Amino acid sequence: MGKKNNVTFDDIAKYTNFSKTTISRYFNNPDSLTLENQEVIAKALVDLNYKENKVARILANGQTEFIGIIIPNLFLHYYSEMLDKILSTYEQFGYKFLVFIGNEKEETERRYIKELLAYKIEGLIVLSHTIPSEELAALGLPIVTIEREDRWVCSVNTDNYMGGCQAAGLLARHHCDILIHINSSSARNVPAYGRIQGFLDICKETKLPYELFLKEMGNNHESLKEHLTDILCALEQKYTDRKKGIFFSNDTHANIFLNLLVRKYGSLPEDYLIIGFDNSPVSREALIPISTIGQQIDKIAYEAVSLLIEQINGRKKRRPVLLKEPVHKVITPVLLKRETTERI
Amino acid sequence: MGKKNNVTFDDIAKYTNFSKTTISRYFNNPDSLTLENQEVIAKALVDLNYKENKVARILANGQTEFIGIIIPNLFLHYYSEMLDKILSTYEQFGYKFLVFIGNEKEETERRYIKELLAYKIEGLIVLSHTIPSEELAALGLPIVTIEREDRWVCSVNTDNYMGGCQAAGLLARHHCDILIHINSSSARNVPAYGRIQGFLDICKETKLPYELFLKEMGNNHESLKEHLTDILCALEQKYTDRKKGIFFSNDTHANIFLNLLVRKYGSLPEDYLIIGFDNSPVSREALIPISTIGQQIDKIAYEAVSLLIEQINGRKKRRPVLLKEPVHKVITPVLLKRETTERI
DNA sequence: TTGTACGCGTTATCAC
DNA sequence: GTGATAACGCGTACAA
Repeated sequence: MGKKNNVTFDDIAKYTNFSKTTISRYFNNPDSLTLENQEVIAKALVDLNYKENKVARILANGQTEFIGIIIPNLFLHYYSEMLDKILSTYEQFGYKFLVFIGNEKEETERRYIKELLAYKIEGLIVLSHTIPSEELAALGLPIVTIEREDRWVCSVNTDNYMGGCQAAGLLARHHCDILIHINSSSARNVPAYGRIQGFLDICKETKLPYELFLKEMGNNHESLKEHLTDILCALEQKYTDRKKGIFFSNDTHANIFLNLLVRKYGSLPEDYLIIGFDNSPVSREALIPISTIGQQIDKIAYEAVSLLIEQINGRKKRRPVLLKEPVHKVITPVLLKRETTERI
Repeated sequence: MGKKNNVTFDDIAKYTNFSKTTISRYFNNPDSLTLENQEVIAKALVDLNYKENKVARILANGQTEFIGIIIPNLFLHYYSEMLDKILSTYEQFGYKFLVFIGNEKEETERRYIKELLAYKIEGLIVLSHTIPSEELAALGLPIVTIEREDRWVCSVNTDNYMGGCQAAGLLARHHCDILIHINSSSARNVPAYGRIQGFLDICKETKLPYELFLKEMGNNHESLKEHLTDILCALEQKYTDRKKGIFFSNDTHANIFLNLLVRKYGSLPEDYLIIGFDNSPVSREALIPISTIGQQIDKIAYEAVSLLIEQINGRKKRRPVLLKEPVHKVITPVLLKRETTERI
């Protein structure tokens, strides 16, 4: 769009002796032209080397086909795989994505949202945790969140409760003497909290003793290793010779813990069973492949975009359809049994 | 942009008894107004709850501030971290990013580029390998590639040659008897080929015997494991009791190989030294932390965006500045010594 | 089936 | 320092 070196509908119109309107119709409603004339225009497009300009179209009809995304980071595999799957829905839906890395900074994310609104996004997908859903809802545009507090907006989440049940259930079926869950002290209103509840309910149902380790362990490898070393020490003392089934809130933690054990004992001791969460690459690539609860990230991504587009389409009708109540979709997790629970 | 529920410059103009032009100036050249009037307008913006519309601005001045990105996937950590760092440059440059996952499908990627052009991106960053740089150059817009064939376009790459030297050099300094490099059979015109050359040159310089394993090993864990098992067998037979220094083309391969060794011997045998490439999380989280050559992804991303914006700005001048020759920037890799080469 | 005329919300060019 | 007016390129009633 530098100067005026662009071929426009006007140019094509003059070239073909049609009007601008007819050219426009060629793109948006070709059937309303005769086949003959369609070919004439098609040829003109080639002759003049026309390149479409969606910016002008947006200004005229208000449809950007933009969806905004606020994601905390792409460092964690969970997020990058989710973004991968979300972006890939372009093939089915045609919506383009404007992506911002939030880094969990509230004010920064507000700025990003403002920028997204300036570009007239038609909907917003939020994966970061900072901005309350009430504030998001007040933006007055279609919104879907993924795995975060979602009281006032539509969302797609893994069935974390079921995940917790699956993990604890597997450990229980293997006749562990004590079930342990290691997690961060997550707030009760985020979906991930369900993992803890599922774990607890199974423990109570099976009447097995259990212990929770809930604390913030930081995000870097060093800090994680330290905290997990402490926990290992505690477990060794407290539950000597008892069969310990440990459910970690993610595979990275499970892997670090596994490595601590292997470095101490040369292998995974018989009295330890380990299961992680996420089915991230590390769970497969670990020295001993780690059992895990897999989130169906492709499904989550697809459902999130679908749900968003439903809302977008609802508003486009003559009599706009607004949801009275936010819709919350839930995706079933998948139990993956690997060596850390199924010894050979 | 649904109907006409948007406050526009016209509304503000009427409200403040200024003209549209003055309102526009308030945003683009505030100093040309009296402080007093600036405040009047500022207040009006709040009163009317004005929200800016960058789509209209784009149509008027042609500056989208969009940069397109074609990236093969976000499954490999290298790509997701790179995308993270690229997107994060928004804070410094203000450019927004439209991201497409190419999946290395040539025709698909051409479609994506067409779509990006329709949205009037000002520049394009390409990480995928399918479309020849000659074709990219012919698009006639600023382009920067990262770690791919870049004969006809600007690029930013890691100094792969130096990386190969560093890796082989480290193994040589540890008095390995035989240096081995395991890589895919990459084309000679991609930057990664430099790793092989660097490795070879050091081998020749130090007059150490060496062997190259260059073959396609696939991308899934199973297939990789199979191929690496074969290679391990071959090495065990051929170089029994000799100190083997092995340089892998990435950390994932190094980690799988390491795990094969540990599962066979219970630990990493004395006669094996291992070094990977990329400094990806797995290199730190491996059972035995893996020495590796780290790419400075943040620098690469920053330089790529900078280089792109330089080109963009060059074209905006009255007398547009076009590069006669593509600029190729090179970023130094960093040698990270860990346990797989530095035994305790 | 095709054309006319105007609107979308901002910026650019002059003029004052 | 401020204003009137014409772009920017496309969509869409409404008319023919």
